[in-house]
Amino acid sequence: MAITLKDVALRAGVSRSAVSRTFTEGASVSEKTRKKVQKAAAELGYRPNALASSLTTGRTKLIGLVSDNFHNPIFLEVFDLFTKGLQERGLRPLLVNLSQQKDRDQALHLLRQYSVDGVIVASSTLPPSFAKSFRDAGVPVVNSFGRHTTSPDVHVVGIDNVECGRMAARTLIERGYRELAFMGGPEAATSTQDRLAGFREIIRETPGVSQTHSFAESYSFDAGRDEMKRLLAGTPAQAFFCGDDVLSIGALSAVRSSGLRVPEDVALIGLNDMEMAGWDNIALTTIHQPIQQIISSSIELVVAMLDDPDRYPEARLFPCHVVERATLQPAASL
Amino acid sequence: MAITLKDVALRAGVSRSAVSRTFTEGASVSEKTRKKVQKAAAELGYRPNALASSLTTGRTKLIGLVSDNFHNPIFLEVFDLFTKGLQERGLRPLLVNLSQQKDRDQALHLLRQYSVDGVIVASSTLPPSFAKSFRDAGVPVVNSFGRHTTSPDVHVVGIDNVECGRMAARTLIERGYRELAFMGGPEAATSTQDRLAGFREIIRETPGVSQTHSFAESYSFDAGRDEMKRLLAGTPAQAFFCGDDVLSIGALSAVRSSGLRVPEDVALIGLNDMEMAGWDNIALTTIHQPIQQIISSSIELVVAMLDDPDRYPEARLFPCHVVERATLQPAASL
DNA sequence: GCCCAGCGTGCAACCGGTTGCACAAAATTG
DNA sequence: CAATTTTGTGCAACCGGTTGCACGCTGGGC
Repeated sequence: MAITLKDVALRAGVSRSAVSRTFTEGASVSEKTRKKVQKAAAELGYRPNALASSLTTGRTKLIGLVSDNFHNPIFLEVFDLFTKGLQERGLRPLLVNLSQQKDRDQALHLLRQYSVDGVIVASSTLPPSFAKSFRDAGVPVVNSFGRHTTSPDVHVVGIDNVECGRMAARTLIERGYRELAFMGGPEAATSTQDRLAGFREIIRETPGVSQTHSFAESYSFDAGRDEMKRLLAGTPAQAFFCGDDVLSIGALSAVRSSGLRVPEDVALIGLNDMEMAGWDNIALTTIHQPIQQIISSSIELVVAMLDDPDRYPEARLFPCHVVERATLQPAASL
Repeated sequence: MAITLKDVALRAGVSRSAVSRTFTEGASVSEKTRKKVQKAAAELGYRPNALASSLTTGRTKLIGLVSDNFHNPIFLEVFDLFTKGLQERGLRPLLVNLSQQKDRDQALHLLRQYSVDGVIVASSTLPPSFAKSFRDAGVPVVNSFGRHTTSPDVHVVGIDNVECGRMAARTLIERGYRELAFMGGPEAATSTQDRLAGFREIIRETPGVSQTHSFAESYSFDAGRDEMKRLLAGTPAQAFFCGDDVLSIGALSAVRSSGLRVPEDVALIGLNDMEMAGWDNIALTTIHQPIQQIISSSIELVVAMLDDPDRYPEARLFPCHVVERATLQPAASL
């Protein structure tokens, strides 16, 4: 059995309270007993049981990290940054993989049973209502990469997807492309809808530019490749805005293996600027999403909510920008 | 405040014990009271506090999932499979990112403070002594993707890296290559050492075949590309066995952008068979590592250890096989 | 109608900590 | 040096559950 308070108290010749206090920040203990206790604790290898103390303090330092996309490599970067950032602040991520619908219904109960101090929903595909259910249950929640609305129910940190859609359209139009297409991620995802909306908005107000759109089944390589294959069987547009980098890379692969050239025959712009987009053999022109900022801001926000759970919900949006690589014709070629 | 046992007991008109027993498998409660309790619990939205019960039962259903590689996309697949598999068994993964040395020293304490029921160390680069420290502290541990030794201190699930090295060498030799090279991951990683050992063993016993080797700094795209660039500045070998797929893909990128052709000028074989290796624009010939089997076996093992923490340590090794794609000359061309 | 087995229940102690409160010891003040 | 404040400590109750034990009740066998 593990070493407990009592063991240390006994060895140090003090009460259990004294031991507890030596291990609590700001509690009143004399230097003398603190030393005694620390000595005894060190000899026994004592560590306070975080779970037991959570019972009285009401704090577990556990943060639920919920995601539903374990097939998009950008999420490895996301997990890396989240886990590092949380760890630095003494918080522990309890990971929840929502691969199935039924997991989704369970997630709230599960995280409540473990009394997590807060939850980060890292997904651009889960509906806002999902994040809201945590808030309704009184669990501090931040929806990272979520939808920005004018009257948010929960804290949202991410980008303005509508604006990204506009940016993509403007960029393609500037380069001289006139037959544009949007190849989105899952149709139901808010990120897909918003990106499409912004994209179409610009095209509608630009004479002489046409637009089509379609959707891939998920944010994954295979879905992107399959969807592009399907499009190539007909008459594809000149230039595509793909809902996401991994989708773009799948599409890129389909275009190249069909014998067409990128960007000469088909041009592509992605969104995210994941590590891989910069790889020499991919060289995807894409819209950079500042995931570092999004994640550190999300963490700051969830930390702030630990002290003030009823903090008024806010949306934090970070600007994106185009990263020029090799899948669009240079502007000069106009 | 959340609903507790007491609230439910009060409402159902029974003792707290009765409520507790209704929610414990196999406890003795009459059908009548169980119904009453369930009704009251449903009305109040009661969920037992998993952490509180862990105090007496000694079980948290928390499993530490420790890794140090958040830059190799294969680990996204690994996390996906682990989280799904653990969730299916009612276990929750507490994720630990060992990006820094100091995290490593803390990890054991941290996971003990949270009384995890077991730990999975998912890494081929952490030293065996790391996993052993958990065992020494009485925490059930499985080292997935770890080194297989003849006298293991802890449970190891993975592949025989030495045999993979042999397999790579045999494959390259069969294809007619004579100037072989090993481009490993971090030199200190046991997986690197073992793969090299097997590789050299076969070459030593095959007359007329030469061998060189070098190491990339980490298992990552950039490290692979940089190392291959360095090699291309000199006189590169005909055929490379790269320590890992992501390394191979980096190397592939360096070869192609230097103007050389794959496999005509430089041939490559990787290891892992990650999703990306099969992408059309990569098409890496590689040795398949059965990660699904490794992970589900790791989970089974950690589950088995919950009941029998002193289970005698075993090594579970799964066979690998070559997956033919486009980075080696076909055997027929001999 | 009596005896005993067995089931179901509640009491109370316990898991490993925290914390309000009362009180003793030490430090400060005049 | 007495009076007063400050500081430190231990007691005991509590957090939200679990569980050994004793006891009451029911039902079956004779």
